[in-house]
Amino acid sequence: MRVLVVEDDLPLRRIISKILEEEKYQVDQAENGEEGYLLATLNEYDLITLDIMLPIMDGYTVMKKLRDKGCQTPTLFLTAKDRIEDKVHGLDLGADDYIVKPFATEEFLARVRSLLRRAGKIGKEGKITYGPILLDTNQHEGFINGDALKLTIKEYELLYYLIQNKEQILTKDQFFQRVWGLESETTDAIVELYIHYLRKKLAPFNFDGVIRTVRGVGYMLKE
Amino acid sequence: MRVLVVEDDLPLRRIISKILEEEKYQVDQAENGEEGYLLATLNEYDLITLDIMLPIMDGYTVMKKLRDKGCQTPTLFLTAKDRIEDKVHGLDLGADDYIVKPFATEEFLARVRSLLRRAGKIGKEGKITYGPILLDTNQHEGFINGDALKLTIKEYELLYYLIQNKEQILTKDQFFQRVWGLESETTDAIVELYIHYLRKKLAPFNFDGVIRTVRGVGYMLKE
DNA sequence: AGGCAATCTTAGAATTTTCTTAGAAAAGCT
DNA sequence: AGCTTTTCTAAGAAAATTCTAAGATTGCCT
Repeated sequence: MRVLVVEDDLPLRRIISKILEEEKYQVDQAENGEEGYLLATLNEYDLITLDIMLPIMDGYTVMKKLRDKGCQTPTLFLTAKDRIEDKVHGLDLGADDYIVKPFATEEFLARVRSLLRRAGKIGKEGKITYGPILLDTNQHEGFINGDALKLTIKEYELLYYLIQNKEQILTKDQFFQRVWGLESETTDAIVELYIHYLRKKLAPFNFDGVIRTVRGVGYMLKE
Repeated sequence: MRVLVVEDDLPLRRIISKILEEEKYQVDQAENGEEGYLLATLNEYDLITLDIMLPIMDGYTVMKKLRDKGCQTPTLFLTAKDRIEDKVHGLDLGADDYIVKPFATEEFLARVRSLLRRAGKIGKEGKITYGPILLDTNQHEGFINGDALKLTIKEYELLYYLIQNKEQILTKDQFFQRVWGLESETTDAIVELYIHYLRKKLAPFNFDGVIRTVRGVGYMLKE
């Protein structure tokens, strides 16, 4: 699950990112409206948290420009206590929500989850499957017929991405960008290794074959 | 599917190429109008993305010269500002679509797909067929009655090109330029070999006959 | 029919891509 | 701090693809 955090205040941005990362969200950060807008157009996020007071371009403008472009990413606005009154009520509360700074961690996370659920990004039960493979998004764990696969975070995310795009080829680079992110020091050769790890954990159930190699292109989940 | 990206701004050119490559398009890049024009005349592309502001020769001129030569390749114009006169001018010259920078990845890809679809280069669901032969662009695989042909990339692209131009003769040189590209070290004799490989994979289904040799000219898909 | 050129076929060499292994580095936990 | 788990680096093995080369076959022309 990818989140973009647009916030100019460095300590707060770090805290928010940390909170989200601890919840296993993959976080990108922007420190002003323009950067936020750029990142949001270049990448596809599941959620954006957007400060309203921002240098260069304020949160409302970023939002408006994104919506004009057809971007429907659910957005959580952050606003200072003394400024709630103005435009907040004009928001489309179906796709958006707002939270007043300072806020409690749990409230923040609850709103994030709620937005994601409303947008259909996570199911109520938080489970996705492919054949007998089941991923529980709450536990961050995978199962086959009830047996836990004991996946690490990276393995889990790789498998998640595979299931999300079942029966479609994903390139190594796509995996890399999605699971490791652009700032990573590593090369996308790491993907091969993790595909290998995944197959190894699927092998005892005779399911290592579902991850197919498409030579010269990438990998896919099939049959 | 071959795309030519003509764009002088290096980061943007890289981003566009990357986006396209992730979608399994084969991308060539040109950094100015002259280079773009040259590449477009030397190779046969399925699509050109053409920046308007370019060094040496601007996008309009490139476009005009190509159309004058009879080149009908669908072209997507990129323009920095939403200036209506740009749009009108471009469309006058035969541009097929036009997108304003900066743009969202998905919008860009949607336009690319839509152009290719309009030009009949891809079917709606990413599948093209000839008789019982089916190519699935999502899987990069060919099928006959549901049986996979296990094509390599080169074989797939050759067959793809054949189906795209079914019942029309293509010269070895056309295959060579299209599948191997200009930078290739090989000679176009390699085409014979790959036609052979393809026939071999089609033979079990009694379909090796559909690839006909037209002596002294080339090959075609027929009956 | 014979000869010539184009095409087909085969085999294996060269290259590229992917897999596997092992261990080092980093991060997390108690 | 010390132990455990996870992540990453590196390099060689294995596998698949791509290409070279050469001889066989086919069709066309005189």
